[in-house]
Amino acid sequence: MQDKITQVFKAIADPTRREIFHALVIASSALSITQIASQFDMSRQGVTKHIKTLEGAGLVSLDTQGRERFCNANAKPLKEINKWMTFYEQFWDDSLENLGSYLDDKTS
Amino acid sequence: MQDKITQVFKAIADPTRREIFHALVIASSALSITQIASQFDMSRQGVTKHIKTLEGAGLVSLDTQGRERFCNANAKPLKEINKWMTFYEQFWDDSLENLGSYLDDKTS
DNA sequence: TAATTTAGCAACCACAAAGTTGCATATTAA
DNA sequence: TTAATATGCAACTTTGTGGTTGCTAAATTA
Repeated sequence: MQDKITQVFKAIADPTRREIFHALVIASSALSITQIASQFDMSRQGVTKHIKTLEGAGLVSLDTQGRERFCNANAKPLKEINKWMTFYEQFWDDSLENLGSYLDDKTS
Repeated sequence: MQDKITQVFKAIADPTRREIFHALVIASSALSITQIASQFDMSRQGVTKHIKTLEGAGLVSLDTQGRERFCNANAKPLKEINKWMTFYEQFWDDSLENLGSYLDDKTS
């Protein structure tokens, strides 16, 4: 479908998914779909859909045990976003820095 | 509508908007809507919509001069995303670190 | 074996989003 | 003043998204 970083961006762009992801990260052990759904005001299938999106982005891994599927958070894909942002860090303290460095280059 | 960080996340979650944003960041001066549109295989109105989304997220500021509207990139809102991610940095080198630190707490 | 629990799949709904075209309007240039 | 340029606004289409309900199937418990 779309490229990897876009999948990660879209996955965390939804507030509900950020909440689910956060719940999984701070959980002391893997949570089943039903366990997650019980923490949110949403149907189990709604949670399943979000989990699928998170899984597609690599932010959640599934582990089937019997009839249950346990979800684990995996923060690694966030590294890609961090990497994407490093380029823009140089600009975020001064919105005119791009022009500034451009002029610097011309005068040096 | 939605909270600020969600707006920023959604704004940069779209590949086309990331491209537009990047073009504005590296531009040596502000670009008009038409100038931006000429760089993309998209109608001017399509670009206008994206610019509005970026503006809503604070990633672009507009400066009207005569009949033209010049766009400037502003990377500052990305700081919020960076801040959001700092919490998860501790987990992204080992997906089991959450469990690990949990166990550490219990045994110390 | 029968009942319960966990979950997937499919269909559906409402709305948002990405993009288009057409038209009106204001500014600038000829 | 007429023509050209830059833009906004509105309407529309298509596709994606967040969420639901209903049903089926597999695994567990009684």
